[in-house]
Amino acid sequence: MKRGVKNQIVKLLKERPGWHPTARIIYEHLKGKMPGLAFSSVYRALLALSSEKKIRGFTLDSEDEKRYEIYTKSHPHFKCTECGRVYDIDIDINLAFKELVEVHTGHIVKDVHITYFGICNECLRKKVKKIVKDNDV
Amino acid sequence: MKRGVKNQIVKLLKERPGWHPTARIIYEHLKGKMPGLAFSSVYRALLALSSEKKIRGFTLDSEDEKRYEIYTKSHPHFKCTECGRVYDIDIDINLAFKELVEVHTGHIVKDVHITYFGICNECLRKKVKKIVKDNDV
DNA sequence: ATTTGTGCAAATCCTTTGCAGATAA
DNA sequence: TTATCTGCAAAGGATTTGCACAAAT
Repeated sequence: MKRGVKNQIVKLLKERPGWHPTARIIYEHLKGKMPGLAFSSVYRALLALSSEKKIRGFTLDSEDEKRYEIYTKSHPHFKCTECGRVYDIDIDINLAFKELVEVHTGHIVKDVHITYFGICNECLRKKVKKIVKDNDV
Repeated sequence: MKRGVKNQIVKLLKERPGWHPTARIIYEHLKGKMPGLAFSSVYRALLALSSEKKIRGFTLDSEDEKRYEIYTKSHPHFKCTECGRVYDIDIDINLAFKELVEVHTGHIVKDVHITYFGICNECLRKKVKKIVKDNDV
C-alpha cells in the first residue's frame, strides 16, 4: 500500500471521538499529510472500511452527504438545527421499544436508528447570553 | 395550473396510507394518467408540497432516494431488511426519551426520527412456512 | 509474478435550475 | 396582463467505476 489511506482514516476518526465528518471533510484533512491524494481513494477506503465494519457510514435525514464514525455500539445522534453539529448521544436506548414494536407489529426488530433534532447546549448558551445582554438583565 | 401535479401527488399518497414511494415511483404512477409529464415537474411539486408541509420527505439510512408520505404526526418507520418494504409504526414513541436526553446532554430536543430495521411479519411468515415445508413438520 | 492500493478521468445516479411556452387569474 | 405551472434540457453534487501504473508480498 502506497500510503495507507484506510489507516489514515481510522486514525483520524479515532483521534476525534464525537466527530462525524463527511467524505469531503476527511479528504480535506488527509490531503495535508498526503499530497496528491485522490478523492476517489478516500471513497474507496470508506467503502472498504464500512464493509469491514471498522467504521460506520450514516445519513441524517435532510442531509445529502454521508457521515462517518468509528464502528462502535450503535447509538443515537443529535443534530443541532442551529449550528448543524452532530453529537453522539451516549445513552443506551438503542433497542428502545423493541419488544413493544415487535408485539404490536409482528415484525422482528434487529436494529434501531435514532436521531434527535433540536438546539444544542452550546447554541442554547449563546442564545441565553444574547437575551440577557439585549434585555440588560 | 395545467394539470395539477401537486394535487395528483397528494391524492396518490392519500389513497395509499403506509406507502412511501420515491420521486421516481411517484413519477411512474402519474405518468399513466398524465402523458408527457416531466420528471422535473414531480420533483418541483414534491419540493413545494414539502415546504407547505402537505407531505414529508425522508431519507432512510443506507438509501439514496428520498421517500415521501402524507404529512401527519411524525412517527417511526420500520424497514424490512429482506424485502425492503417500509412500514409506518403507529406507536406514539416519537419524543422517546426526550427528557432523559435533555437532562443528560443539556440540548433541547424538538424532534426525533426513529427507524427500526429487521424482518417484517410477512417475510417472517414466509420463512417459517419454508422451514415447516423443508422439515416436513 | 501476483495481488493490492492509488490517481485520474469518466460515468452514474438523484436532484435542482434556467428558460421559454402554456395556463390560470 | 400578471403570476403560476410545465416540459425539456442542462447543470449540480455526491458517489462509483474503469483503467493503467505503482507498491507490496
